[in-house]
Amino acid sequence: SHPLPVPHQPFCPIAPPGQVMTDEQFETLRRQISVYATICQQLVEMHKAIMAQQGSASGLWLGPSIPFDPSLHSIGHKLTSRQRWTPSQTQLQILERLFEQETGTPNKQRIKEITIELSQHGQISETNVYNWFQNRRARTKRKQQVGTANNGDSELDTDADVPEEKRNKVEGEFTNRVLDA
Amino acid sequence: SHPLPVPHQPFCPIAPPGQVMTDEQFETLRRQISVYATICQQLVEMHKAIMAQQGSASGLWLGPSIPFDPSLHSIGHKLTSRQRWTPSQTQLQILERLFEQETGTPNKQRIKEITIELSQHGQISETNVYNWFQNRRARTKRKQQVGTANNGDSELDTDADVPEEKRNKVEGEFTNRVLDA
DNA sequence: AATATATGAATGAACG
DNA sequence: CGTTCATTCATATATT
Repeated sequence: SHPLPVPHQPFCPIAPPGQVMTDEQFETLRRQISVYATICQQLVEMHKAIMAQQGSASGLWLGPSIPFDPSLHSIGHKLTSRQRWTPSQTQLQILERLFEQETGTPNKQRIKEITIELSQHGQISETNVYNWFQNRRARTKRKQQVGTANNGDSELDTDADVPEEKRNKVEGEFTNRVLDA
Repeated sequence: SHPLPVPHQPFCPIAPPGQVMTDEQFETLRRQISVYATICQQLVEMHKAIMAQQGSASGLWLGPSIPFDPSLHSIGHKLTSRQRWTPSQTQLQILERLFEQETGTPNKQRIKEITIELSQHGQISETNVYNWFQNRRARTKRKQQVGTANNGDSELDTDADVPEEKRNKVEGEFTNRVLDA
């Protein structure tokens, strides 16, 4: 991925002055900025590398010949990060309890109910609840797998694991399944 | 030696998600984004210049662009992982565009065509295309459902939705590391 | 600070 | 098609 193609694409759905932005618009904006931040970082790194290897070769290019507005320093990547939901102690307890009781992932309606109940103990959304159950289940399962079949192979990934014999069906399904003509 | 002071300071007066921005905050935001745009441009220009002058000097460092083409994304890195398809930036753009145009899920023939076109921008199969449309549609739909039957509690969507612009994350593995430097 | 881990969220693929 | 699973990404937190 060529880092240089600066996305000078037009801004996203941004609300006209005088109006409010939706959360979605805000999120889009945030990501847009994030992209710029990333590109800048990459370019800077690249530049450093070049300068380093170029070293004392040429006395040119010392320092930035491009004037930078001091105001730049006020930008940050705080904006590029969004805080994620964190269950409160109480919520977590309830969730854990439900996880044992419920059989499988709660359906939509159940999620709604749970969300309502949990919302009395802190900020929460249906999505949060849904994700929590999904993750909880997936990770429980994975841990069990790992417990039985162990390979002396540990990468850097924290929770990634190699399923190895799982992916048996790949192509072909598609054709048979839907597009068969 | 450190030519570009990329700011990493906390961001400013931005309204917390769920709240509205004032015109002033909006202005500030826009100004800051514009700054990023400028920085990117300058960096790109600087990089080009360096490459140009260095290119004639030493035969090394050819290519101002470290092989980072979007289409090649996710292929050569960890050979052991990366089992599932991931659309390249280009592919994603095309898909999004098609999603708006096409009415409903493309039929078999259409899928074939699309696949062929997209294959020029990276590894892809008909199954991938099919799945993508299915998911895209399903998630869009669900989002709308939730959006209407919602009593303003918080944004909720069960299986996640994607504001499309979302995939704006710049491709490249060192992105994350760099961002933290 | 740098690295490791826990975990919320995103998303390709599969299932009924 | 609507749901659910499996995997990966990204960030908050913990540890050294």
